Amino acid sequence: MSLDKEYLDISFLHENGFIRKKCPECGKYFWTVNESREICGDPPCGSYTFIGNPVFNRRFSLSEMREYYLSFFEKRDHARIERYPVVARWRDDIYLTIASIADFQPFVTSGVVPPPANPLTISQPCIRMDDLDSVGRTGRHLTLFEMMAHHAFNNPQEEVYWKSETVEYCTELLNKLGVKIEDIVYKEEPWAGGGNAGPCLEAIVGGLEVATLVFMNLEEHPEGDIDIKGVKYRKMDNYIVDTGYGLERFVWASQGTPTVYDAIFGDAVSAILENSTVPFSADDDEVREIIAESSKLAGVMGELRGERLSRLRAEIANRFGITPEKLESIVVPLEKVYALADHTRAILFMLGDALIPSNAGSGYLARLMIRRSLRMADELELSISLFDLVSLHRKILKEFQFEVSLETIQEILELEERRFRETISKGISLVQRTIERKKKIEKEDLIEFYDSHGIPPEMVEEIAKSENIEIEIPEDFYAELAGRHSRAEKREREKLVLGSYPQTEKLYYNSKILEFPAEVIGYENGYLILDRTAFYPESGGQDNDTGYIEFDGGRVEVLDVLEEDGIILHRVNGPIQPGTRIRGFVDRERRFRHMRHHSATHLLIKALQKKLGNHVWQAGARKEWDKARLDITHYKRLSDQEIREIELEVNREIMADRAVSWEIMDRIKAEQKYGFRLYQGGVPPGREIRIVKVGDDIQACGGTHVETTGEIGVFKILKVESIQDGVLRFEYSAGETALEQIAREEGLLKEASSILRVQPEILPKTVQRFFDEWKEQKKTIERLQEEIAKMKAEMISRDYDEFEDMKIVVEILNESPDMLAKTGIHLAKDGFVGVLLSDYNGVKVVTFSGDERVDARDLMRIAGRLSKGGGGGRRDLAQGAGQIMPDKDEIMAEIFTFLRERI
RNA sequence: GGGCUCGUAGCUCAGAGGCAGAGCGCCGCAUUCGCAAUGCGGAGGCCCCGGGUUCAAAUCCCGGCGAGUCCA
Repeated sequence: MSLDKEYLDISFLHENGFIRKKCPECGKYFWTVNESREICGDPPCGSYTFIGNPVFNRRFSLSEMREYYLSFFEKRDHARIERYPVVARWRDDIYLTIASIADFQPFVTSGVVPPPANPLTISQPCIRMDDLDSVGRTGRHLTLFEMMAHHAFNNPQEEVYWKSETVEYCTELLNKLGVKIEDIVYKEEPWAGGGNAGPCLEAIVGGLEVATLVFMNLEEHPEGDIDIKGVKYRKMDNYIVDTGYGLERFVWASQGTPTVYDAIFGDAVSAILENSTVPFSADDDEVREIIAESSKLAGVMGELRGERLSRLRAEIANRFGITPEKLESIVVPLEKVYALADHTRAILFMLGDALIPSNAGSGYLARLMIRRSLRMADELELSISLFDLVSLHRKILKEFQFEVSLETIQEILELEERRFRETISKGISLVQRTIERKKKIEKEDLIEFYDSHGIPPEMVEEIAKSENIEIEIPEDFYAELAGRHSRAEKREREKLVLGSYPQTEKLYYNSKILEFPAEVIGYENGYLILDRTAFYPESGGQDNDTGYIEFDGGRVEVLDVLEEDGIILHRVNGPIQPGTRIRGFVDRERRFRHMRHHSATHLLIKALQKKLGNHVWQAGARKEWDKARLDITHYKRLSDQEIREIELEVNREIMADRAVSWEIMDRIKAEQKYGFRLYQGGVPPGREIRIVKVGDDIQACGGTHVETTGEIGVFKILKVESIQDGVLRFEYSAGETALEQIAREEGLLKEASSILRVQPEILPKTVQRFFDEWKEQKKTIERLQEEIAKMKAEMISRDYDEFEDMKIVVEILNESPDMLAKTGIHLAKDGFVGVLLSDYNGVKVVTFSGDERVDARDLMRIAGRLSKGGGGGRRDLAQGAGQIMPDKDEIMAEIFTFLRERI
């Protein structure tokens, strides 16, 4: 089955004179009212005609266009929705918001959660980093763009509108903007992404694809009957209008500038040009023409890399009658100017929406953008800072709201720049050292420089050139690199129980219920399932409850509790028949410790946000028996002083004995009221969510909590560490555990000071003194040993045997192997040859030779044979050990035999 | 989330099983009116921590801590 017939029932097209044609170039179908149109007009089957010749009836700025679009749909009964952050915290499958529909996946699209409004319209800033290379180069690629959209969520019970209305809206919008109906082409192009798929029409005007109208009605399924690009899909109950109108492209089309960049952030482009060493202006007529031509041609060519790029360059140079070198001298710097303007805009959104740069996770994407920008700024010899550009974008986009202040963004950027400079200068010296040592750079080196030290091959090439070393960057460099990063498959968790059971009634949110009656409804695999339970399952970082269950005079221990699809599983140490009435007893002490830790965690995150700023987000948490931990996003380490202040702030909230409350709220209402800050601990599924208020903190949370903050008792931070760049881990305890922890540390201090027999107060001073003395004495011992070794050597050297002119000694000393070696060295220096032995934790042997004709290792072989042992070393000194102590004279005899044979 | 690299003198780093090393910096002496430069001499090391292998580990293996980097 294919999607073909899905395009045939769009009544708007039929009623308005659109006819279906097959493009002879690409073989795809498209709809037009213009009977004489032959090809679809979508590049490469056509090229941009709007450059220098705008397709709309007036010029629009970004904010004018956005407002025009949103109010257009508002007037047509769509509710306007605020944008979502560009950091997709509500999803664990993607880091960044890549489309407007991403805001509503997976729960709205799957029907679990109703949409915030239906139908709705939104302009959603999106970041896509897959085409980084093309940004600045093609005239149309952007890392950050706004996807304007209108969405309608239909299901079997309720249809809002579907294909025909969607195409009608699009046509009407374009028409009102001055596009004649005969200039619109709707091209059929099946769409698939993120586990869903459906038919799709692309709206093409003047060769530019300005909108994508997706009719999402399929879901990925192994037994699906529809095949799109090799993946099987089947129909789903919900069907969703998922449109995407490129705001920037609309603005571009309205202005007809050479590139989209000139249209949307011309000020940033000028600012970069004015403050760099690029020797020409983008307003220069010849430059404008070249760029415009380049954009048009790039529009037809798709992705621009390697061979394709050189072909494009050659073609343009040819058209303007200039050399490719001359062309490159214009185009290459301008590409960087455009890319830098784009990147700094994306950085504003990333940092503004609280993405903290890091060496791992989503933060790496921010670091990547910042480093690319810094590199380009260097190449352009930019005299203003990245932050200057970011704040310029902030002015252009003044209608936006960001969580993180410009001051914080500036601090982060300055920190990142410092780190970057450090990496680069370390990298340069590493490359130089390698060249000095090896006199060449191999492919392996290039890969290691980049992969492990962050030095791009181009930079290595430059350094090598200045050292007069020629290197070549292999064609397959990035392929080789990719090969090193093998991908790990995500493994699906195995199901613990197979039967199907109703959702367990959860009694644990009322912390007074620690004893409860219930009925057994299943027992599988050591797991007990009840109709209701007060046992809290491991979830949200809170450890599970334990306790026991009584029935008919019998009793089983509850060892573990977990939740699977709303069913609570109790791992118990004995079976109980389904149908049995039981009574559950939750371990009170354990539960209360968890509750204190959990409520304290909420106070801590609030205190951190107050103290450090709004960029602080929870990045993970765990609440256990004797301690809890919280990971947060923050861009630098904290001082001891700051940590104490935060600890105090939490304790003040505890002493204020504030109320803790919770309510079940409609998720959309809760989001509107409190914003995404609710989801510190992740986004729970479901139409309704549980909102917990602890003091000033408000979060969506499924954990168990104390009733007033005073019950937490006391709060103590035990440790703060950095688990990766941009993420700090706090370890802390609350209530009696906090006291236990404090007592434990006190115990360590007492123990340590009692060993040294001093008061704990002077422990640091005393330890310092002991350490200094220990070092001093170590040195003294070494010096003395050296002297003793010298004396021993002198003593031994008085009594030697002679082989020809060679002085030979064999001696048994009662010394450590170290001393033997030191003595041996002295004897060798004085020209002696021989063997030293010692009975020191077994038989130790040292052989030495101060004579060129004898190798100490040969002597070791002799000694080894006689002592049933072995060893080795250098020509002048060898060390070893054996099991039996040989006779002195025997060794001497063997040495003589050896020498007679050899010399 | 996965991969890779690195922790040795105050700093930058070499050493890759067998005596703990270099350059810069520091201290002293010589030279100088003084500085710089130069020469000579010297101090400075829990070779990140904990286990293991070995006659022998800075070096090899395992675990931890810390730093860096690439990919998704």
